[in-house]
Amino acid sequence: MLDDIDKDLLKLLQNDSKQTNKALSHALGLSVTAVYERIRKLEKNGIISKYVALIDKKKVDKAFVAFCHVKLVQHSQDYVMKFEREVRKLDEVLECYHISGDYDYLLKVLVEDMEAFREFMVKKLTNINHIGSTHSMFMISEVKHTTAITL
Amino acid sequence: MLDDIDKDLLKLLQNDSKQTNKALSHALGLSVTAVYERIRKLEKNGIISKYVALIDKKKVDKAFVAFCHVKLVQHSQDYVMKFEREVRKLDEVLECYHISGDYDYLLKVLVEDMEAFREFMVKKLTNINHIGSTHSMFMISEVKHTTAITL
DNA sequence: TATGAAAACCGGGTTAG
DNA sequence: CTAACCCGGTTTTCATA
Repeated sequence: MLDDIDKDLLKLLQNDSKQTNKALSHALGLSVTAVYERIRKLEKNGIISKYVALIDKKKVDKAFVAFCHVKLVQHSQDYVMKFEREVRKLDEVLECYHISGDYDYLLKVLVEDMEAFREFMVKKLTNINHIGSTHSMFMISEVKHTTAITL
Repeated sequence: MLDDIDKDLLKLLQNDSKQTNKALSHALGLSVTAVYERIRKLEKNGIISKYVALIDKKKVDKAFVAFCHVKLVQHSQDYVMKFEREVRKLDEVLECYHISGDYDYLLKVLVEDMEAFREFMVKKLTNINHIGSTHSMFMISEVKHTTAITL
């Protein structure tokens, strides 16, 4: 489905989506039209899902990252769906995964500082019903963070 | 530093960076030039760090997500720096955080399937010296995943 | 507000599997 | 035959001073 040129193209676009087709065509050794059509195809079949601006969390005072394990008291369809619906609404939660292991969910939470995290836990997260227990870990430093998938 | 218009602008760009300045100006009730200059400023002072294409991991057969806790045998400057340097090189590791708690690091690993994860653990991760123990959890489903920080 | 660049799109011609 | 590419050209749109 994806040939080597597509993979190179995706690598370039995952690192900088503001490059012109001309620059891409040069980097890939293709014509501008060919690049244009490959991108269009990648967009159409949903391989490229969106184009976004990434912002530096330190610059906007949202550098406190917490990882929060959550266990539900019960795993009925109702409780699970309600929890997932509510958690999706929380702006502080950037990521939420249903995972294997001792806990049911792993959340990545982004806030200003520990005080804001406390507020988040008390007023928002544990306000969702049916949460049995939670366990939080805090980021000391970010060693690596990329959105680029290597193909 | 950021006024409400900047925040609205960043929200729009974090969701779709391919919008034209004209569309943004319309959404914000500003002139095209004003939008243009605000964006330029946000780029220049590093609040917008980059523009990227996001790709659908399911469409490229990289839908197996593992979270991997890692503990080092020892925490000397040397060992820590070496581990962090090595882990940054691993394509499968999208994110790596030094965290508080029982383990030292939390890694988000993206591979094709469980077999590829096994390969990754045996041939790559545990090949880094000084790793004491690891504990892995696997994603069952992705409830939420966004790159957009709410301001 | 003006201009130069680039994207978007099209038809047609070419090659390769 | 089909797919991918290239070329040239038009129109529209945008970034930018």
